[in-house]
Amino acid sequence: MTPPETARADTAAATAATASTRDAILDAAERTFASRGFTATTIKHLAAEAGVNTALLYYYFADKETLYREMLRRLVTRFAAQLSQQMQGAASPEEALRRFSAMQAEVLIDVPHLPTLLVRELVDFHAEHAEEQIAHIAATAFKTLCGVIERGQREGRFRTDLDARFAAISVVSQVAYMGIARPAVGILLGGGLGSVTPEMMRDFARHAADFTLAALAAPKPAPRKASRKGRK
Amino acid sequence: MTPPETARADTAAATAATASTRDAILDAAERTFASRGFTATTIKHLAAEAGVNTALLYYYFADKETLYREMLRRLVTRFAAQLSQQMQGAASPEEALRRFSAMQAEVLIDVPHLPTLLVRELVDFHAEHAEEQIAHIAATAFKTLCGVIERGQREGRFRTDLDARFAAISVVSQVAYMGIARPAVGILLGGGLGSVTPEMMRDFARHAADFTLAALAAPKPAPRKASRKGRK
DNA sequence: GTCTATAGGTGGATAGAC
DNA sequence: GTCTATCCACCTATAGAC
Repeated sequence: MTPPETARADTAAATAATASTRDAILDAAERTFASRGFTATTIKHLAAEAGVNTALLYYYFADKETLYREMLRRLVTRFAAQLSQQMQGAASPEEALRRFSAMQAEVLIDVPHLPTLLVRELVDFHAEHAEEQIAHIAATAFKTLCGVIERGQREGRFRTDLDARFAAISVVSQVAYMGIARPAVGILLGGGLGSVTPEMMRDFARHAADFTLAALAAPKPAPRKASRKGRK
Repeated sequence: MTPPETARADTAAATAATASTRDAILDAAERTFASRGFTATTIKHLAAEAGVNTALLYYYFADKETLYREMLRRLVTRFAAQLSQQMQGAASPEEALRRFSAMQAEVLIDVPHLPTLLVRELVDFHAEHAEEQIAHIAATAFKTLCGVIERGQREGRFRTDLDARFAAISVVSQVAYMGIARPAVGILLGGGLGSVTPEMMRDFARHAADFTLAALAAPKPAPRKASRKGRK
């Protein structure tokens, strides 16, 4: 018999005052759905991880899927907020892009289950549960990112023969891919499954920024010799 | 008891016509595991999709996980073979990289469940079931890709201040991310969940090649004094 | 090789005591 | 608000007929 041990709520991240049972359940759900996936996660797993009784989950949430949705909604909302703010204070488009990649890496390190949950939502539900929040991100952070690139293009610092929105996806993709395919990348780099350290994530994020800025940099005026590739 | 176990009979002949029952089951497993995931896929789903009886699966495979592993093994082996060959005939490093991105897109279009299965393996099993095959890809296709970049660097066509292996990951990541995050990218680009068409995938792959080549291109010699552009 | 039937186990969800 | 006890559907895997 397991003794009461009321809501010990030793949530790993104990963000703030996650005193409430409801939050403890959502925190547990984040970790458990991330590591096991929606179907493989049972109500009993969630209850055990949250330190509460299984029946209690049904007091706070209608059913398993509702609980999942609320967890995801909370997560993506938090993420979107964090994304938007960081690019603001940058002096130049270059600086803004560097900040963006660096921040991507920090988020991946701080909330390692974030990419897992988002990827699971993509494959399990085709992002249907997150459509609204992704649309919000598109309207804020992604739009800002595109704006940064377009500004660089208008100011003559970035080349104009790349589509700004596709370029923005190229920017996002690099560190995001590293976060998703981390075990595979570890093998590709010769270190094995678990070899990608946080420090390596940061290194790669710096590389990604270098790569991006090299790609976007306006070609030197070039001494009129003309380039064979059609420009402009 | 363990049946025949003629595991290698399908290497070359798995093209189209599902000759044997065993192959039909593996084909069904590819589709079903991709769309539902490992846990949510039941033996009955697999049997129904393959058009056979549930008990028959246990005649050909020891259990559900063995079936899954064999399906994944077959898939990744096929994929690795396809990857390796395509870069060979390229005249220049630039051409090789263009071919690589284009081929990534074609694979994603031809085998749409491939990224899904690989991503599921990543999140569900941390790529443990695919370690061997990924190591093989690392030793062949990825090594070739790195070699192409290094060759361009040695020949003075590519800049040398980018790490070749990180650059190779930047190359891979762009189209791969598009394949994984397809619904989300659709939303980001303003079209909605299902808006990314095969044609758009090809467009993006061309963009990714442009982006990559712009990033890698050696900066113009520049009148020696050069601007030591401010890098923190 | 392929099927029917079923054993044995687990999961989501509810009723109701406290 | 939190727990005990439980129902029923469904799932994996096996036994054994044909």
